[in-house]
Amino acid sequence: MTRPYDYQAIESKWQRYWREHDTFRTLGPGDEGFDASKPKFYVLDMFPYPSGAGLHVGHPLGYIATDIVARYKRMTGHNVLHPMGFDAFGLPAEQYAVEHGVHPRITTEKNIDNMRRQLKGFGLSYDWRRELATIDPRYYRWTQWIFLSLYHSWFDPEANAARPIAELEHKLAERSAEERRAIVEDARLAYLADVPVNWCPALGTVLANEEVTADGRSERGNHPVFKRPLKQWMLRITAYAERLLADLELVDWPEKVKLMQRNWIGRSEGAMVDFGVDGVEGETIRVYTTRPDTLFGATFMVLAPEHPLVARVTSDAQAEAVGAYQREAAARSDVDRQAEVKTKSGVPTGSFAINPVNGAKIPIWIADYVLMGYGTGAIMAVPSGDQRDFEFAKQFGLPIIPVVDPTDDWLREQAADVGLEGDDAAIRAAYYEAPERFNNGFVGDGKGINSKNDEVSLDGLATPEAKRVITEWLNNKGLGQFQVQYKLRDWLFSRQRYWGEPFPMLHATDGSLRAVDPTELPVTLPPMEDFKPTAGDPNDPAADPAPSLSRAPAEWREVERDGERYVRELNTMPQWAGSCWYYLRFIDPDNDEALVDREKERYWMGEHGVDLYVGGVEHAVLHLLYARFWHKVLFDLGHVSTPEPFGKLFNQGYILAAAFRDERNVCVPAEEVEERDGKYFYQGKEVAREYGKMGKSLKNAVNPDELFESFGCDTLRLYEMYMGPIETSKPWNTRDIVGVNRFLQRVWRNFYGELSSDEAEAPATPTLRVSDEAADEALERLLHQTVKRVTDDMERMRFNTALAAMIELNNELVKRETMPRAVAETLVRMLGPFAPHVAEELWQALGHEASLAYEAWPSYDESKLASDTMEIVVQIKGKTRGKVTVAADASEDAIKDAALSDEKISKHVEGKTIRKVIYVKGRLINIVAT
RNA sequence: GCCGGAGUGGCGGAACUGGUAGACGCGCUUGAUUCAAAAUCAAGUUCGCUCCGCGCGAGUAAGGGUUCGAGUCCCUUCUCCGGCACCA
Repeated sequence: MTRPYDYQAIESKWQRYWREHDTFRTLGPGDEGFDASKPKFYVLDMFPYPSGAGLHVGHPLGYIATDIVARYKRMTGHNVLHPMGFDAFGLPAEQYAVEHGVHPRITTEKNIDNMRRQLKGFGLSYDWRRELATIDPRYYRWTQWIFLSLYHSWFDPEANAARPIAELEHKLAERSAEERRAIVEDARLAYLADVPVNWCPALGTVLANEEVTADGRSERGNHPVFKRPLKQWMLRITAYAERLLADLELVDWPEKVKLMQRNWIGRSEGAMVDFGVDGVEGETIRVYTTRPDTLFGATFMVLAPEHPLVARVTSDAQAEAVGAYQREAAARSDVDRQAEVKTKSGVPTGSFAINPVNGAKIPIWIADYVLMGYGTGAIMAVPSGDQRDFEFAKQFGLPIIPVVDPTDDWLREQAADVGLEGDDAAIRAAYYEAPERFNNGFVGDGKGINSKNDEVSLDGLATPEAKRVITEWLNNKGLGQFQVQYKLRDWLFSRQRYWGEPFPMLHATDGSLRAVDPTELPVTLPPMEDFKPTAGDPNDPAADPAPSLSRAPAEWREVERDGERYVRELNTMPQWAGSCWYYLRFIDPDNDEALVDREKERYWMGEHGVDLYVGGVEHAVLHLLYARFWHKVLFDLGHVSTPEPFGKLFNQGYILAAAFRDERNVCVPAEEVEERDGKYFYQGKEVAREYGKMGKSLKNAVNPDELFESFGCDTLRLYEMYMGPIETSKPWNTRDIVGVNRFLQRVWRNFYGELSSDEAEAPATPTLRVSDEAADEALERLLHQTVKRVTDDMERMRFNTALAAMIELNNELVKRETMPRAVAETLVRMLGPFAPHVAEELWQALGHEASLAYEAWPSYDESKLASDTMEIVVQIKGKTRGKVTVAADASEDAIKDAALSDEKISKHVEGKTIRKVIYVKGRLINIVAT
């Protein structure tokens, strides 16, 4: 009797079974029946943002991979924590709600429902009881609680760690109340500051840099965006720069991501140097440089236009020009400034600085190529040693003094570039005499020249040595000191939007701040009919921002505490806030006493935190850096037990798909494009094909629902894993799905036999083609080899090759009348993590009552991998000329003899002398004969 | 510009530490089954030459090197993808 592979019935049956039996409920410390003796494994997906469009086949790639890992780890005796939730605050949800005229809570919850339904369709083994959403007040209560912890902490440089602010207050007990307050407010990890932000009056909100287009307009709506200082909440992530950098050593992450974080943190070593100002007694301008060895070549100084000393040092004659330049610079966005890197602009202030190493009077300029936000906002300009300074000097005719001797190669290259001829000596002389004739400054390392005063000489010293010598000299003279600098800036943490976590902060009428008491959390979002940001005059950069919450009901905005009247903070937190700590909440999602129970946290975070964290590289810097920062603060304050949250990170690749553009370069729906003779047509017109990340913008998304319909979810899971390694991006090709579907069909037929057309109508009690006989030696060997291959691939997360191995085993079984039971059971166990529905069905058919989910992963026997003969490849001088079959224990000499007595081999060796024989054990023998 | 990563059949991709290049799948070709088709099964499928003996030669972006032996290691060049971009 036969039985067809009815994937739809099987899949809904087992999804119901898992739900009804709570198969994937995860027990932890404190739960009844929890087995603490088993090792833990915490495998986590980056939780999704529930968009209105739903899932396409590109989204679940990582989820399928982690599901396979989770299921595999359960079968290898681990307690597995594998949860899922939703990151649901933020601009897209708010914007979607505005467009549809519905409250974001309603649209967001609808989107979550839809996405949960789609995710469940993939048969993912999440413990859905732990589901969380960042918009849930029971969740964001603790997001606010962490914010309060940040606010109530300071970074103690001596301990290199966060400490409760009370400790600092205690330390400062002897200072005056006023002083103490100033120091404390300046030290908090969360603080208010006036910072330049992207202010979009039309949208009534500040925007993140990613939300501003290249021409300085808002991505949504194309409105003007202005740089404007606004009072904003900031988080002092810079205090953690060194630890965020150093602790990258502790984690098993892709090098690429570590590198991106290192670059973002941007550590550099150099020196702070104080320059005097000519004619102004006691005034100094401090600069940061990574090349103190080039100090003798500093021929001018540049201040950022916003530098506080600009007004002080500007001469009357230059006041007008300087003021105009400052206004111009202020009006330009960062993007504008960057777009004009090619040409330098700037104006002299009319005053001069004194170079501390040689007393030279050098002009002070202001120019926007110097950024206020980095270093001290002022630089010493060494045109001979810095490309930007070189270009600026050439443009404004400022002197260039070589202070590092360039190499001959560099000089020749530069000379050729400007058409200068002559021998090396002549070129060098020309460079010394007039470096401005060249196109570039020499920015490399070399021996110092023109660099000495009465006390110190760098001439002849190699760059690293010269840096050391001059820094020491500056230090001794009190003119400067060694300094480490970071590119990382503090984190701008407030938005003028509605759909985010409210800050648990109150403003008193005198301007002072009061934190909401933790027992009063959460501060819930007020219900509001009109939650839209207030639009101002789009072209008026001075329009005041009015956060949505400024229109909240007065009873929400205004509060009284201890007889004092306060107004709530009206900004909300950015979207990143909720995702900074959700991995902790999954451990203990229902806890109303703490963000996470300590014992549970210690068990599930273990030594290395989350054991496997899978998501896209697009979060390489922001989310992962922010989350690490919060985690370190929580670690310092004793709330978590590991220094790093994510022990192992894995980036899945993108699924690409063909996209098509018409002659206007507009994308057309890919599914309506027809192919004819290798050309592509949309509505009769030829369109051009390209490949890109699957999604809305390229109109090339493939909806999984139809594929469930025609192949089933097990097939879809298999296909996504079989396409290639999960970490690489690869093109989707619906045509190829039949391959893995055929595989599942063949597995099925190996159990239930061939389906002939007339029998299809009459599926009585099916019989299995499973025998109780032992496998023959060859099959036994193949089985053990397959288990080894698949097991190794599971550990490496190479699911494509794991499947290939199973396909090979199954193809061998196709040739046989019946399957030995041991082989059938092993195959089903291995298939379980990949195609769980069909595997459960077959497992049941084999007579098992319990779910396959917690069955043991098959093991292999090392001694059964090899046969008693082996095939040795014979090479002559590295070229394969044949192979010989010998006993598995044959000696090298025996193999050599066997090879040489082979007819084909002896023909090649005839008349030659054997110089050397290389034997690679069990693989090949290479005979070198000439 | 700087810093990463990658280039293997018609296509997706195998080849863990240098050891038979192209596993597995798609597609394609031929055959079996069928009235026919689908499905299934079997055989074949890197390219060239071929006295058709899978015999010879070439071949992993291009060129060079190390080695008995290189897709894998080293140097040069090209192409593509990603990140950063006046960070002093």
